[in-house]
Amino acid sequence: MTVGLDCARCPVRERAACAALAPDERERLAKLGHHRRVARGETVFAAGDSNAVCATLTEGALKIVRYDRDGNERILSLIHPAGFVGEMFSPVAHHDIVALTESRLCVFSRPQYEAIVSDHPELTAALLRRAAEELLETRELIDLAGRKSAEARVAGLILAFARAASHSPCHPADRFTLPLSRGEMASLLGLTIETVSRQLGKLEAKGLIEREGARGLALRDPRALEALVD
Amino acid sequence: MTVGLDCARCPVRERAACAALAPDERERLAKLGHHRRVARGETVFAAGDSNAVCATLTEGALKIVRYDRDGNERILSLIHPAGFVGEMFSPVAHHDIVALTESRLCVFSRPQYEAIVSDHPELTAALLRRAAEELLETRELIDLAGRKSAEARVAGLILAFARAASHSPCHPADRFTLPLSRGEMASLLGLTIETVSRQLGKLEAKGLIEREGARGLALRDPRALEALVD
DNA sequence: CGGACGATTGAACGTCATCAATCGATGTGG
DNA sequence: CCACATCGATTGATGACGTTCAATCGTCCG
Repeated sequence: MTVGLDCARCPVRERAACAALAPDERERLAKLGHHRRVARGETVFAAGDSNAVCATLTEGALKIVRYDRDGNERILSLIHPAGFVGEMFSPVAHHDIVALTESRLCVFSRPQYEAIVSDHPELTAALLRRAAEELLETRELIDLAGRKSAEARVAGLILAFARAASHSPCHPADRFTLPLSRGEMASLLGLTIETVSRQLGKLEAKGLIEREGARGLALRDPRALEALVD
Repeated sequence: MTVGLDCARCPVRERAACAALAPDERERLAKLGHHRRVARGETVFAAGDSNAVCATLTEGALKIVRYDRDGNERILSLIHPAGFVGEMFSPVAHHDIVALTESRLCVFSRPQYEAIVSDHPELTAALLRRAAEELLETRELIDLAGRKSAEARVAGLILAFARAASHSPCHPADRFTLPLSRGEMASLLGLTIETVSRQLGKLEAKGLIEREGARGLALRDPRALEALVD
């Protein structure tokens, strides 16, 4: 399902890379792209594809994944709204990109996008900025997944989600829904589903969190959680 | 120890980001920077620094690290020659950058470097390309450190080093010296020193590798190693 | 209501971390 | 030149922690 672009109503029009463009130039870009809606679980781009497209995520969330030979998926990164996906310097895509929830993207053909980029240094700079942020986040993930105890990993992931859910930059949300299934959390942290489930149970028993169904979560003692992360 | 720059003798003059500049513009940039030599183990930039500099690595190797409250270091990334370090979009540095071996860098003040960047879109594009490569490498690391068995992680790391040591792109070197200590390998893989040591011993007992002193390594059966990685 | 899927819980096992001793290489001082 | 200190690497013994296998529960949809 694809339709034309309407930047005026775009929820990330101020934060995405294209915000760097002047309005008339953004119009020119918009004419080249189209909107695409993807369902939860749908593969947006696949590894091995000729990699002729790139996109900005406007709503929802994506995961960048790799599958080992047994078919187990390993999550390499999460993409949030305003994030940019597509390997601009690689002839074929290295990884699969899958929708975590129902999502919307602005999709562009790569050659056309590159043409605009090379005409507009401010867009290049915006993409560089996005890449730098992405790099920092990915290193955070390495740090998180490298903690020794399962408890520290799960606590850290909960806090990361709480911060992402809160729109105020510093204070974490005290009540939110987990964007990931247990299996996805396990894949992100290098644990098993069972261990994640057990650690959540333990944190709840300690009174640090409260589970509300499978996806809902409330923070009861954020400071104690932080202390667990190290 | 710092001296002026001499791009004509720079070993990475064709691959580093500054290669994107025209010769006369590169001269202008060179006048603003200086060369710095750092010893093994020396901290090049420290987390919390006001982050007023950035640099291109010309020789040697660096690690980007974070320390937990017990003082244990966690390696977040490795930097190879032609790599660029410095967070251009952050007022203070997030991570420490430490020399793995004796290294040489071209150091620039960030405001001056940014001025050149904003004048030269081709330099911005080169930095974007570097960031994209860095991102791919970091995701490789996540994948590697996320494997379930210690054996798969160590085997994967050995192969990664063998590929990096070989200048021919596809075939791994069959004999090289490890750029990391046991402790650094452990930190990279989320294991302990002892486990890394034991896994190396086991791989040697299986006839897949041969150790030559603490740092030397010869691949006896690369294909069997690949099979272990999954 | 029944089926499917994700989440939870339990029990047993195995792997890796931990603690500790030894080895080996390197470098310094007597 | 050798004794000794130092640091990294190796090896061993032990136990904790997370995985694995399996059963059950709960929720969502047909």
